[in-house]
Parts: sequence; C-alpha cells; structure tokens
Amino acid sequence: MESNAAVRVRFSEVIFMMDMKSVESKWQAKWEKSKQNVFNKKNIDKKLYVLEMFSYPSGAKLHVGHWYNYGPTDTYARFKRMQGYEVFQPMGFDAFGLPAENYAIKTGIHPKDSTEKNIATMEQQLRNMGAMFDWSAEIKTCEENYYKWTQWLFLQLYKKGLAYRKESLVNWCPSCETVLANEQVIDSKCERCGSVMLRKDMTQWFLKITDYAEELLSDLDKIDWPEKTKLMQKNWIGKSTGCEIHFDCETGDDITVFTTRPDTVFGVNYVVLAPEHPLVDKLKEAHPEKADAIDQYVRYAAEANDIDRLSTAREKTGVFTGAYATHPLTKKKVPIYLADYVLYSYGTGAVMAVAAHDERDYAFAKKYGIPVTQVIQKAGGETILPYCEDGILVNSGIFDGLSGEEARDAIAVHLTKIGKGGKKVNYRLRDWSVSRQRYWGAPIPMIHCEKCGVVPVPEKDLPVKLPYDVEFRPTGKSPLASHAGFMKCTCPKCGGKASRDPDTLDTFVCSSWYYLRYPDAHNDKQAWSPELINKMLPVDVYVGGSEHACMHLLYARFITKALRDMGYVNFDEPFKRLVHQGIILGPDGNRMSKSHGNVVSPDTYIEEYGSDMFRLYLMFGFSYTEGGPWSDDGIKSVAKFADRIERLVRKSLELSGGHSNMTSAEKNVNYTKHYAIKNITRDVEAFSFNTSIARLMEYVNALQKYDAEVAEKNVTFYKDCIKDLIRMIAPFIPHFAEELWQVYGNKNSVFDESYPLFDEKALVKDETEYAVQVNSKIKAKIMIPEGLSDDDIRDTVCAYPEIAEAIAGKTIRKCIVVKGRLVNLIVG
RNA sequence: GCCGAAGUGGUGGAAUGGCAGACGCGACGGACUCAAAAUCCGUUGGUAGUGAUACCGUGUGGGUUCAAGUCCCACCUUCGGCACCA
Repeated sequence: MESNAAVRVRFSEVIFMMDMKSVESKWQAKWEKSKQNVFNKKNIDKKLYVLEMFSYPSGAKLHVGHWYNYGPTDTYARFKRMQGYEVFQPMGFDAFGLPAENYAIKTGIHPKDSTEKNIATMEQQLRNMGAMFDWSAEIKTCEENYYKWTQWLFLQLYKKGLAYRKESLVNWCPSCETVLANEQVIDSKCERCGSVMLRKDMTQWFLKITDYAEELLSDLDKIDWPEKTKLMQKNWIGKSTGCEIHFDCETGDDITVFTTRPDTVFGVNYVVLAPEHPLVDKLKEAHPEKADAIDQYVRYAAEANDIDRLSTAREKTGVFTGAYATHPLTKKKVPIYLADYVLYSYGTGAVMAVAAHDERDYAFAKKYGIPVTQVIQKAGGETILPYCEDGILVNSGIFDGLSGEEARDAIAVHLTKIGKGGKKVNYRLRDWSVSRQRYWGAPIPMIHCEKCGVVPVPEKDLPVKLPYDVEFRPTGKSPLASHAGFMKCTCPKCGGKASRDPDTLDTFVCSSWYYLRYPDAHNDKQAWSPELINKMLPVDVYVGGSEHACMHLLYARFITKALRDMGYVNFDEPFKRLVHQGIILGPDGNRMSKSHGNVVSPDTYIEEYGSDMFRLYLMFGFSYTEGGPWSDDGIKSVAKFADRIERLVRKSLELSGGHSNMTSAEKNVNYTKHYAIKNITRDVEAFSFNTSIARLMEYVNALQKYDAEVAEKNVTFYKDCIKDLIRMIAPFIPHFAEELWQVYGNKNSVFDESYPLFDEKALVKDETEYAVQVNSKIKAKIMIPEGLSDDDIRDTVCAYPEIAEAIAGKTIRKCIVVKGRLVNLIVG
C-alpha cells in the first residue's frame, strides 16, 4: 500500500485526547479480571447464544475478514447484553487441517508446533479486539480433550448405522494426495489447492447424510436463514420426483431406470447404462463380438478426467452393446448402449433415452443413427424436436391426449399395477466421504482385524491418540500407515493381532459439532451434558461467511439431526438464525489475495486508531451483508466522530447549574435521541450497523448544536442526554465508551447498564411537514398540526396560497392523505 | 445452459409502494489564524435561469398505480451457486 506513508502523515493530525491504545488494554485487563464476559449459568433462562464461525489458525495474523466477521457481531452481542440477555459468545480454533500439514511438508515444522504457535498469536489478537469472547469456554479441535469426542461422535454414528465403509469412486486430489468430499470439489477442482481432481477407486468411510435428505430439505422452512443460503442447500440436496421403470434385459436381468418424465415413456428409443454399471460384464458375455469395443469404451470413460467428462459442450460418446431390452409397455425391443453422459452415481446409473424430448438423447441418437419417436405435442403449435417442455401425449396408446401432468401420474399408477415400476424420489445429495489420507486430523477410531473384520474402538479406550513422531511427507498413502507404533493394536473382540485405520477424519467432522461443545467445554465425562445443552442450544444467532452454505452448514444440520435421533439432544436445528457478513475486497475490487497484491492489513489502522475505531469504520463504511472494496477514506471520519463525542462529554462535565422547563431546543434534542434509539434498536437487530451509526451521528450533531446555541443550558437535562449518549455508543466502540463512562463519574461498567429505551411520546411532534401534491406533482411543503382528520388536512392544504392557485377553477376528484407524510389532490 | 442476487450523485452508501440521495467521504465558500493544520458554520444530483422557479433524474425499454428505486414483463451488465442429475 503505497498510500500508507501519506495516510500516516495526514491522519496523525487528528488529535486524540484519549490514548486509545492504553485505554483499550486497560479495559481488556479489567474486563478479564471481573470475568464480565464469562457466561453466568445462573441466568441461563435469559441466555442468548451468539456465535461466530471459529477460525482456522493460519500463520498470517487476523485479516480484515476476521475483523469484519467478529467486530460487528460483537457489537450485536454487546447490544443484546445491554438489553438484558445473558450472552454466551465463545471462540475457538478449527485447528486440524491440510494447510498446517502442507506447511510442514514445505518447511519441516511439525503441524502441532506451527498450529500451537499460530493459535497463541491469534488468541492475543482476538483478545486485543476487545470482543466479549468467553475464553473460559475456548475450544481447539486438535486437542485430545476435543478430538476424543469427535471420535466418540463417529462411534455413535457407526452404532446407528450412519457411518459405513464402502469401495467407490472418490474424488482424489493429486496435489494434496487425499480424498475430498463432493462439497469440497469446486468446478472439478480441489477446494484448497485448485488442482484438477482425479477419480479413484478406494475404500472409504462415509456418513449417511442422504438418510436425512428429506428432513434437511423440509426443515429449511423452520429456520431464519438468508433465503439465498436456503436455496443453495435446496439445490444441493436436489430433490427430484419421478418414476422408476423396469426394462427386461435379454440376459434375464432387470434394468431399472429413473426418469422425471414418465409421460415420455412411449418415446423410448434406447436404454443407456453408465460405463461403470455392474451389468456391463454380463452384456459382454452375451455379446463377445462387442467385448473389445465395450472394454475400449469403458477404459476411455474411466480415463477422462472430471473436467472433460462433465463438460456439457463435449460431444456425446457411447457404444452399442449388441444387447436389447424389452420396453415394459410396448414390448418392443430397444438397443442398450453405454455412454458416459449417464452418471453411475445418480439415480440407478441407467437411463431410458427419449430422443424426441431430451436434448442429450436427441444429440446422441442423431450421432448414432437411432430413430426418433415423437410422443409429446406442443399444445396448439408446431413441435420442433427436441421438444423438452410439457405437451399433449400422442403415439402413447391409451394415454393419448393426456397432458404431461396427467400422464405422469397415470403412467406411474399403471406401471405400479403391472409391477414394472412406480413413483420414486431421487436426491442429488451424496453420502459424505470423511476418510482423509492425511496426518493432521482426528484418527478414525476403527480397528481392522483379520478375523473379526472392522471393529470399533471401545469408548473407554478413547481417544485414539494422534502420534507426534510421524513422517508426514506424502507418499500417496496415509502417513499414519507407516507408523508402526500407531498401527499395531489388538482386536477388542478377539484379542488377536489387528491394525488401526490409518486415515483421519475430514476436518468438517470436527466443525460439525463444535457449537455443542462450547457450553460444556471442560466436561471430561461426556461430550456434553444433555440437560445443559438442551437449555443452551440452538445457537440463537450464527454469523459467518456464505461460502460454507453447502459444506459446514449442511453437515452441522445433519449431525444435529442424527444426534437428536440418538437421544443426545432434543432440538432439530443447530442454528436458529444465520447471518452472512459480506466480503471486504481489495481496494482494486478483487478478492484480497497475495497473488493480487491487494491485501489490506488491519494492523496499521489499529496501531493508528485503535481497535474500536477500526471496528466502527467497518460497521459504518459498508453494508454488513454486502461488503465491498476496501477504502480508508472514511476511517478518519469515524475517528473524528469519536473525537467530537469526547470533547462534548468533557465539556459538559464542566457545566454546573439546575434545570428549567423543556423549551423547543430541548424537545428537539430529545426527539433526535428517541428517534435514534428507536431506529438503532431495530437496525442492530437486523445487522444494519451503518444506519445505526448514522442515527448516532445525527444525535451527536443535535447535541453539539444544542451546546453551541443554547446559552442557558438546561444542565440536568443535558447531562442526562450525554449519559444516554455514552450508553448508546457503548456496543459500537466499547473501550472508548467504558472510559467515558468512568470519566463521567460512574463506578460500574457501562455494559451493566441498560440500553436506553425510546419513548413514543417524545417522538410525537406538534406539527409535521407534509408534501402536498396536485396531480401527483409536488407543489408545496406544508406544516400540519397533529390530530387532524383527513378532511381537515385537505381543507388546510387547499387554503394554502400555492395550492389554491394550482387547483383554482378545477374540481377535486380525489384526495389521498398519507398520515404524517403526504397529501395528493387529484383535480381535473 | 439452469437457478439466485444486485445495478441509485464524483464516492461509501440510505430509503414499511408515499418528499430519491439519510449519514458520511470528497469538493467548494466562509469563520478562527501572521499563516497552516485542527475545529466550527454554510453550499453541494444534473440542465437552464441573476432569481423565485422549471424541466430531467435510481442499468435499458414497456406496464400496473393517484403515486414506482421499490410491484409486473422483456432485455443488458456484474457477481454468487449449480452444471450431461435423466
């Protein structure tokens, strides 16, 4: 940032009476000592669980993103505290994971050492932020007393049948040398390092999130989350309602296909199997003359990487197997093809192809010279093939003439009757793959015994400790596999020789339940006390980035529901309300990154202005949920604002005197105050910090004007106003306000004060300015006394010279009065 | 390709269908000062006019309404998500 030097010179000219640095550290120490941010279980009936997504302990210091997440949310939490809630706002570290291990591979520094060091630095920075974090409940997921319970969670899932092992094609990142879950693959690339993913056949642990697909979808209606996020989850779950249809294969096997368009079933021209489909081998046996071609195609499909394979622009390829299937309704023979545009992992891995009414099937049929049979006609128009919309059925036997919707139902019913299929729901969501071939994670608490097979580690033997002395340089195998001391164990069932599972759990497993641990973070008998947790949860407000919409936020919902079904918790959803902060971009409008060279560090600003001013600017300069490009134009202005408050406060202290009646000057200040309180109360609740601060500024402006203009100040009134001002700014600039609160002679903490309440009566004015329109055009602004009827208001404005002139000689056809705002006279 | 969100002064951003541009930044003018900084007081959407004022203005084009930044339709641009899901 080349402007820094200039900025420094310019800004150092702002004179602070208050030395923010020492004021901040003073209050941080006092708050820590008085334990005022430690949750008091006695007040559990007034609890408010405010949670920010915990952070990954990276080597870099806190960045603007952390600040933007934690600073404003702390303001929300402090505000709620002043409203009388017992706020629980914990903080911790998502400490396992790939970056620490990759860093270790590069530098040789052990992940445990670098992680601990990073945590120490970040903890200090987080403390310096001056947020109300309850450090007594801190969690680090890499510590034994935490991952012991992560392993316990895995065992419970296993007992319940929600954790299982299977061989399957998985996403393999060649650079990170591990498997990733579908959610962690973005555009066929690794979420972390950007490498193009490969597909690999491996035996892996999976969590059965698909068992909860329907509930994860339907319960979205119950939670107060951004609609955008709910929609993303909805699409990710991808429910589609259709039909399963059985085709008899000439080998005597059944080919089941899934379709959302059973109304097109009479138009089936061929059947397609995914190249990985288990029936392929049998078809080869039945048609040895095609075996070579089939093998060649299967190999071709297997070698294509995901980017190529998933590209819609790619030309359709496939191979005829030589075999035929029998259409369940027409009894005609249709050819069976293999083609990789059919995915083995979705539905049944087989598709009925209707060339006339599906773009992909149409393109494939044209290429391979397969006939096209039209069975849907566009209602009242010419049908151009492929026609993929709904229409009227033709060439469909007894179903001719039905609409798409009628036909889908009728054909499904018919298929059920003749035993050839029926209605079926499919989800796009896949089970969550959780095995990672990496070192820095929670070991999977499973044992492989030659005699007994897979055996869970008994709960009493937890945790399965992660050894320190491990060669973590990648070999394509799990690093733990080559640690003899770790791997060697005895089978808990038969006592024979056995070995441990060498893989570790996806770190998203660790973060899928951490919010449950915070309230009972030191419990060494159980993961949590159900009695306590059922009172503390769900989290009332959860704040974090939207990039977790289909990962962490979905996993956490799943785990909560699974735990509920096992009886460990009694609520359905972990996060009642969710708020996403926006993203602060670099000054150039791009995402901040080292490669863009546009990273803005909070440190320079905090050094100059203190953490209060930095947080105040983050709240004032951006719309919270939008974010935007960084610019430091406004940071000076918020510092100036605070400076003005301080001068006002100190000056008012010097006043002495009594009080007199409220004149219009006092009434005006009072109005501005109550207007501010009313709006701040509403806006902070909505995380609309910028408008809240605007109201504070208006109030300060009003006080300053009062101070400057009124010679005989109503001192009692004025000092009360100043005291309220300090209370009002407290959640926004906590150290600063606490200091002023003491300067004003108070002994208690300002955060033990109540946030001022507004009085509707103070907001009632004697008269209000109305915009008066004639035929919807503004002609005048007129002060109208309170309490007039609509008719009186009309008469009042009509008597006004400007209005009288504008309506002279015309008749009033209509008069619209919007109370407190506007009058519209329609004349003609 | 599909789904979603957004587009407002020089600028960050405000506006339960009811006075567009709150509150700031910047700019301009003034007070204070030997001078500057800081501070304080004004002005500040555009065009025309000395002026009161008039007209035009929320991406573009239509529409609904007494009244549209806000609702509806079409389009353009940007961003986010999904992407051969049958």
